[in-house]
Amino acid sequence: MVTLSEENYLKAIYHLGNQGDNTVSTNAIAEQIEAKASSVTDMVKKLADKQLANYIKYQGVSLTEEGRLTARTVIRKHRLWETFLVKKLNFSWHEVHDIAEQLEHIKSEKLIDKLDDFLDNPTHDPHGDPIPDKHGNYTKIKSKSILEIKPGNQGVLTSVKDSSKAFLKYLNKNELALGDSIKVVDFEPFDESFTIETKTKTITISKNVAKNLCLSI
Amino acid sequence: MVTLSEENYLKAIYHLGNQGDNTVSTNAIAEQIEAKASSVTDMVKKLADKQLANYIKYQGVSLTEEGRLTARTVIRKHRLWETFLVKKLNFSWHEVHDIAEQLEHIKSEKLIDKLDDFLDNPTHDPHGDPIPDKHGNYTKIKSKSILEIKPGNQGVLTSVKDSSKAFLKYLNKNELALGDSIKVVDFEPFDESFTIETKTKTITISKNVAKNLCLSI
DNA sequence: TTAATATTTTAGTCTTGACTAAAAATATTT
DNA sequence: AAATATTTTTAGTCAAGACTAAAATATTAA
Repeated sequence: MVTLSEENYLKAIYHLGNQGDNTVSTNAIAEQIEAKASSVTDMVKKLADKQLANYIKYQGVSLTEEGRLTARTVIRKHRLWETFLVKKLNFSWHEVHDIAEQLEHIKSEKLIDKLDDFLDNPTHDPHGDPIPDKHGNYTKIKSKSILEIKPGNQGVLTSVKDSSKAFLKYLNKNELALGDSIKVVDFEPFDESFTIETKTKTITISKNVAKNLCLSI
Repeated sequence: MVTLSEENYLKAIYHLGNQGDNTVSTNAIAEQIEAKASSVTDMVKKLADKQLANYIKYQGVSLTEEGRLTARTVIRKHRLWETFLVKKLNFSWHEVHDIAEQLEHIKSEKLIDKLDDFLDNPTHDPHGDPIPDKHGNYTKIKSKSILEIKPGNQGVLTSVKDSSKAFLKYLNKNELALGDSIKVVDFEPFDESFTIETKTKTITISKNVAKNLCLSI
């Protein structure tokens, strides 16, 4: 049995290791999970004992095949619950993270499969992130950050890299939503800002915002 | 902040004390919660410290006004989630208890109010038990166990006293469901069995089953 | 009303998951 | 290559919530 805390560590290692196959440092995990490095060392040993992680002292951590699958299952649950909260309960997308953070630990495979069906087997959550299927597989929409897109090109806003409340609120305020068609019209080298055009308006965004908006190409 | 474990104790005391106003013994709580009496003593002291329970050594426990409201909130969440699982995810009623037991501890008032609306503010859960509103108020349907009903009378099956998996499966097998119109046609003193008639059939039930079926009157 | 039995509490232990402070290993400078 | 800085681990604590065994109180029976 995997505990709630172990699930959170698996998720952190998965995300930091960019699918869990890269090696991740104790300190990086500590920062992500908001714990002290010494606590991370303890937990990582436990994960290694349970065959969920590969761990060599002073060398960092990566996930085993089993650890990766467990992480994906937690992520699947998180994203399905987020979808439920937004689509069925009418939460706005910046409100759902903390609640999904709790719901993702509910233990029942049947529940999550039924929820999946109830939501019509969505492939992406409200932030545009892919939802793994019950075997842990998913397909990522190919997308590029606006930073990497030359003026004159356009695409559909498919995901955001930053899912913090602050950023999602900023998007709401500026009426930017997933699915919006966006054209990059100008780049200003002086302050590295971009001017983008949607169906309804033209706005200027900072480099930091551009970095976090991904358009399908 | 009330912990998950504290919530479970409050619920147990509430149910055993028949709304938490009666005094409940340490042993009774221990049995209900499947813990040892000594663990119960520890926890009950903590609840008293937090003003959630009244506790006098060797004299038993009852809930304070605040404890009672907290218990009702947990029960509200439990029953709303059960309703969700049955009505929206198509679980059958004997499968939902264990999952609702986990979901009832999710912390978000907004979530539960939105869920309530999503389900069209149900007043009773799939077992016929009343769902408290957000202030902890509810109205119980007046009902009597079949044991207390004289042959010749009839009513609608509104709740069951036993919510165990085994009993709910028995009801499914015998095609008895909440809302069914039932007439008590005969009582056999020899083995204290009852014969009851539904729209579709006539069956004989044991005293033990009769005790757990409640008809509105 | 005392003796026997049952219930409840206390005292001390264990596990989980966190922490601090100090020690050890690795990295980076000079 | 030595000195310094950074990262990581170890060792020892702590709180929550459970447990066992023993002591204290209540209840029942003789």
